[in-house]
Amino acid sequence: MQNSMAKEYDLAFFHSHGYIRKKCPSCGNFFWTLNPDQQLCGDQPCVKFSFIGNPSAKRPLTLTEVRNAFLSFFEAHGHSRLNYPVTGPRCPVIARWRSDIYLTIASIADFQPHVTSGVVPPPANPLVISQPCIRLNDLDEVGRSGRHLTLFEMMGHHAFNKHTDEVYWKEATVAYCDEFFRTKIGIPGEAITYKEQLWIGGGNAGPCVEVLAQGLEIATLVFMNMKEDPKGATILEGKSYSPNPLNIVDTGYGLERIAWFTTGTPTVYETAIPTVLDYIQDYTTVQDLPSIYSLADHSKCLAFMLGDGIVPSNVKAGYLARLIIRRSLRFLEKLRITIPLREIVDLQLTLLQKDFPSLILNQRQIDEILDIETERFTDTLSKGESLVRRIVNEKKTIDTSDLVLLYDTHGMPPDIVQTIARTEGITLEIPANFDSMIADLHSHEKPEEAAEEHHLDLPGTTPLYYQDPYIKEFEATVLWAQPTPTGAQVILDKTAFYPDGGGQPGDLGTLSVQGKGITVTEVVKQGDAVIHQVSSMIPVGQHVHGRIDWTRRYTLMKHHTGTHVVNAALRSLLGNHIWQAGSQLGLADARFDFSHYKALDDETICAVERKANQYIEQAIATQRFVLERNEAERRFGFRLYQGGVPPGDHIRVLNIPGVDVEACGGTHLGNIKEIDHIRILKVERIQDGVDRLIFAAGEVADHHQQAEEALFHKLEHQLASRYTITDHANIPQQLKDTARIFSIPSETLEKTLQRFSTETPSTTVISMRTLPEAAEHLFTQWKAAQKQKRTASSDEIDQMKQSAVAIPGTSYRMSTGMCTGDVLAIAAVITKEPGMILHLSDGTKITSASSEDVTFDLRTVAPEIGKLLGGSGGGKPHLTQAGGPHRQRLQEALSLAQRLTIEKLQKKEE
RNA sequence: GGGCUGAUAGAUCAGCGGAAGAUCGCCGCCUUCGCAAGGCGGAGGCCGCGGGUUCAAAUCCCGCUCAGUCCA
Repeated sequence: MQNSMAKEYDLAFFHSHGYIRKKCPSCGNFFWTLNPDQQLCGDQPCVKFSFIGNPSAKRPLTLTEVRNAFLSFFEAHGHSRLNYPVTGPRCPVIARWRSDIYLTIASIADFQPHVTSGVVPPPANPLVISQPCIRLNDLDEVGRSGRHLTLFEMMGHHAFNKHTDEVYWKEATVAYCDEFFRTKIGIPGEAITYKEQLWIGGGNAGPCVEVLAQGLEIATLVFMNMKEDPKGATILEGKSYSPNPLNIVDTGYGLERIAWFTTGTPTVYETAIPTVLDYIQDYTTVQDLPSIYSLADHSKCLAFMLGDGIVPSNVKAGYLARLIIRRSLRFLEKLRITIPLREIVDLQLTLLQKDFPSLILNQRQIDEILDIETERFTDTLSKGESLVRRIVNEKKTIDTSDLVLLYDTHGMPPDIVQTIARTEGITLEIPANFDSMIADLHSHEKPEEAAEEHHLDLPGTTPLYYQDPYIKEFEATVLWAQPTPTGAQVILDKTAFYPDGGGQPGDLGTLSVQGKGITVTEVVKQGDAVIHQVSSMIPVGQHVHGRIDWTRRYTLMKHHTGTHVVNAALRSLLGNHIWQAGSQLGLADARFDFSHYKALDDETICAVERKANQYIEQAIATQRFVLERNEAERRFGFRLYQGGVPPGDHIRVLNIPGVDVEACGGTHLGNIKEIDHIRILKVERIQDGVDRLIFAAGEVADHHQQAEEALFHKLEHQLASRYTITDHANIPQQLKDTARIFSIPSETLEKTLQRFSTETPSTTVISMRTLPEAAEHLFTQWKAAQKQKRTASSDEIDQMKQSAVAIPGTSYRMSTGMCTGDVLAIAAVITKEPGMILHLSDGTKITSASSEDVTFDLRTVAPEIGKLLGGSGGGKPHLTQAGGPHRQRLQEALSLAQRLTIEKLQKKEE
């Protein structure tokens, strides 16, 4: 293996520049150096850092200086810088263009998977970039190791070679690197070591050269030329690899590390985040450098995460943002810093403004998010604290399963639990393998297996719905057909039927064969084939005349284009963090899910509706076109990828100039004025960090309005015997408020109002301004009536007392009968007197009760009473209930109760 | 996307098949020159919503809604 790889690193550059190849006696790796006396490879742990306090660079450089030096050096050598809308020369730290990772973890990640796999050409070739990256895998090392950062910039010059050396390959890469470090950073050539390594990661592999200076790895030059392939001939670490279609120069120069190398500060943090370190030091008296370093690091990470639009949540990238926020809050507490986290992140935003101007544009939202998250965490901790105290009070100990429950279910970090327990005088051990215990708890959860696509070799269909979204009828020929239990599946050479996809349901309609209509019940896409599910078989080669259900399709188009308009309205009013999280179009309404950090209030909802309708009034013509991916990203940015990431080199774009632009495969209106108008029907929070907005467009919206008015009048009529409602304005709001009073969804208003109405005795008709006011009044009346029912009338109590008869041979008195009031209340009053036994019925069951001094156990009679009624009975010695379906026998049961009580009592006396 | 919790008085929570409770807060009285503390008394509950099981459900079961939390 080593031998076969050795030639990979045998570069002419090394020989012509006097480098010699050596083997490190410590780790066994080969390396190249100019220094004949060098023994070790120059990497940790074989050597220690020797640049701290003694850097060999010509002078200390700031991050900005290093970045500019790098970018301009490679630009001067024919590399293009990139430029995207909003973020400029970099990609966002949230990987919007990828579905396999949440965060941008390397500069090459910007070009995966489409460019690296060869499907899409690179945006420029060769190119140079300094990409802010976030890595959370070594979170525990951050602040402690002195060199780990959660957010760092990976600078890279990349070349994508279809054939070796098409652009450039190893020789030029190492030569560029060498020249850059010597001339721009000022590192003497003798101080630089090139170590031979094999690089494996993310399904790719290739030879690699690590660039080391004074013990620090300052760059990694990867020559990615293999990809994982079960049939591949090269075996690396137990996996097979075959040649990659592209030979990719993937270099990674650690910006912060290089700057650190030039300054020689004790840790990378003094170089990467000096101002924030000083700021934090000013606010704390606690000497805890790891916490100070971590907080400074995390605040920068948050500036990027939130500045690039991540919304904290319990899922996906949002969860990672919350993780960093919560860690930061804990460091604040540890350092006893009382200023809010917001202020430290704000400082970062200001410091980053010059190099990353897009971040601070979202400051208002970032501040609000941080305040909300801080409050939320405080709540979680105080809830958790009382939980811990309760466990301690009950069990006098906290075991490992409690710790797991507290953390996994209630979010209480074990060390906080430990601290609280200590104040209660309890010491506890946190198991060393706590994290893996949590991991085990979740390990058996398997993600849903992706439905395997059985690739039948189906003929492709030419879609007619893109050229002309308004096409309603067409002529076509059947290319493929297959019978199914309910009819058949057919594929045509071309079709106007839109297949189900992207949240837009497929079209319905008919395919006519010689004047005979065959119903199309479902349309789906598989590969390039559009499959029509039809009601009966059509032979291959048959000519058909297709006609789509235009009313249905037009409604869906209004809802689809409307979705884009609503998205734009939300973003313009709430901020750039608004991002589509899903959508589903229907005929009655459309759902739009989007990221946001709090629930929308009524005022905001109205404003969004107004804004959307203002757009529609502007009657903007839409532009539909297909663009090369790079071109689309360059012109419109990553904002395009709202509904997920489309595959392929070319993407379909819907542009509503000045309003919204998205990659979208649906069918859209030619002008947004056709939406007519939009009505927001409902807003709900579907999960933490994601809100759902349900709206309707055009006539459909009118139908909703009519339905609401009808419901309102129905309710009004329902209440007509008690209330006259005078104000008929703003019916939707009135319905919403009324539903809120009873804390029910508005669909059940009719039923609920009916119930409260019948349960409340009617009085005279009262004039009320609005429906909610009437409902409020009804609710109050109902509560009063309920209370009335629960209190016993003194008449009935007296009557029961009067009718009590002494039981011969005992000191007890017994009373039996039917009551109209609440039997339990009556019994409670009477049994306050000594020696009372009661059998009462409210018309549904029999309740028996006795005074405290009565030694007779009522449970000896209850079951038999119940049996008579076809049921059973039981309870406590002094209170039992018995009942059953035979209500007509209640009187009989009362007599039985009376007789049994006397019998058993007398038997007992004997 | 998956797992685990929770929803009871204004707040924090207990009760977990047999008359809805505690603590704090609120109101009134006693005490005081006044306030606080203390004592006494009182108001305040669709026990989240909808079904089911049972003689009987806040309590058990199934949906739903809302909230919290962990993991990828």
